[in-house]
Amino acid sequence: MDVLETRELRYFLAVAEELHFGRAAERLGMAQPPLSRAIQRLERRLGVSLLRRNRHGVALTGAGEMLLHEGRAALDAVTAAARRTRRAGGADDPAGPRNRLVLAVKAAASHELLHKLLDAYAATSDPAEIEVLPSGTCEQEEMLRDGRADVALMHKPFNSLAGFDSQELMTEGQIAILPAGHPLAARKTLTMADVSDVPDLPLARWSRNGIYPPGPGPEIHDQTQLAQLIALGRTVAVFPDSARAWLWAEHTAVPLTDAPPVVTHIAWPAHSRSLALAELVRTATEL
Amino acid sequence: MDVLETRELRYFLAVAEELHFGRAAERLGMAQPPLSRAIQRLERRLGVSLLRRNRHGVALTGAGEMLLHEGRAALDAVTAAARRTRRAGGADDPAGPRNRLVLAVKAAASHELLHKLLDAYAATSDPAEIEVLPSGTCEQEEMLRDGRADVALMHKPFNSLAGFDSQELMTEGQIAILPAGHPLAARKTLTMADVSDVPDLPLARWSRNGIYPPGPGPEIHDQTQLAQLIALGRTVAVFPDSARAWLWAEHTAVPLTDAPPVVTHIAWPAHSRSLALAELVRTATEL
DNA sequence: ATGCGGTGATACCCGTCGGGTATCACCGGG
DNA sequence: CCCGGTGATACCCGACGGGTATCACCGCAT
Repeated sequence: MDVLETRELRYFLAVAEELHFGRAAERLGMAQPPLSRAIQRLERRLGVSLLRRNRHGVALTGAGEMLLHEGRAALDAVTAAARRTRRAGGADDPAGPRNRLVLAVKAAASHELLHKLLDAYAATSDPAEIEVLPSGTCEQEEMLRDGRADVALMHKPFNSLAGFDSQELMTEGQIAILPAGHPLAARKTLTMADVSDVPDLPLARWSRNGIYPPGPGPEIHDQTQLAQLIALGRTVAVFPDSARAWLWAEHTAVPLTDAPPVVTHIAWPAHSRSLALAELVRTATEL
Repeated sequence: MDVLETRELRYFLAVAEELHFGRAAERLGMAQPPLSRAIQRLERRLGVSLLRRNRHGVALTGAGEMLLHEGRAALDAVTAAARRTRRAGGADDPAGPRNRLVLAVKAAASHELLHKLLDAYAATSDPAEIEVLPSGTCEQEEMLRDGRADVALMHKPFNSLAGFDSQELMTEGQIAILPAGHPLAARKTLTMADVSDVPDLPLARWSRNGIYPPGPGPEIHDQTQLAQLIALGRTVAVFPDSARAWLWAEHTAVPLTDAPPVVTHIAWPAHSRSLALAELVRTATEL
């Protein structure tokens, strides 16, 4: 029934993403003909056509679209299984399952919360070793899904918690971070409209998986770089309250009245069954 | 990095479940030696030992335990991808993605709700074809996970919603279903203690994936059979309110004051992106 | 002690299939 | 009309998945 090998999945995903057999084959480190045959065989075995071969490139059929989405999730699950198994390999002595947990956190947020969490957890009895894995913007979901991480601190509404179990940890408002000298910095509060409408201070744009949203503001991929640009009076940024921790003297933080509150969750794959993870979550909720 | 083929996963899961190479090989329809080699190769490739070979059978190592759990989920995801792709195959014309949704429902519950839902959905514009898939006790989760179903009606607290997106639809109390002539049937209300303590009416035990919980009551796998045994004065059962719909004349329903309320949800895999599904969910929440 | 049944591992063989190279068939554009 | 670029086909080879026969090991019963 499930005659679908992960190699075939990898091949199909490459083709479906490139929409080009040659480039896909190159990306896979193989020649184009075997790739074509593999896809054909896959289509024959599934009994559906996945690609519509036109002159000039390839298009996905409905079934292909489906396999693209479902296959990505499936392949993530497989690589997660392999990764987690490998990681569990060190603890071979059955006496003490010396667990290690990988915790993914967005680099630019939650210093305090993270600190408190790690300290509190380290103080529990028989804590596992926690490896903190800094992750880019909104990359935590992917890391949980493909097994690079076991648990993550995520921020609603920026992260989607779909498919994960999670516990709410903290809610905070958002602030605008402005150059200290700017007229708006004198205000007690601001609205989103206030900060998105300033011609001389276009909102910074964060990279999300290497792609930047459209807009006039500078492209940012690094918090220090952002801080600098703000200090230079070139841009303004919106951050959760806890960002006050890393403000410079040249920065001014002004609360935003109508920005959506940011809720920090601790999240993990729904099927996890690790004792160490449960203990970490328990610790986190009791902070 | 993810050198882990689904064939190997199937092989390992068979061995890990049987804890016996011979039986596992038989179950897989192959000979034992190639199975042994495949597992060895898998262990070498992952760089961890998965099984501890003792005289008399086999035991799982920590890594093996991990691969058993994660691998099950991964294999489910793969078969789900294959199944959903196959199912999406019929709708090849790009004009109208003639979607079909498979809805898993526990056979013995929610007649009314299901009816209303199907009627309301059929009345929407351009409804997809809905295939209703009766599922055994608590089998819906599995069916969503391995792609046999796209969406399910699930009942908290019997089903776990972990890993799915869901919407609450309805909450109901529970009732005890008793033989009409029994002394307890005259009471206005009952407690769980009342019905679990009656020596002449042991609580029925439902099969859950072919396994029955321990206890003195009769083993039930069919609602008609249960109804008959109650009518004969041999057992008592606890059901959600909506079960009143199928009571016999020889049955009496008595509300339970302290039974946990049953919440019916509509649930679907968190990564689903189907328009038809979204529309069905919208319809359901507006009932 | 010794042979027996039952475990998983090894040795060897074969057919299939995954992959490579060379080439074809098709089509749009200069 | 030919050229560049697409994916498909033809053919070949080596690797590997799978089968049979057998071994090595161990507990147990005689």
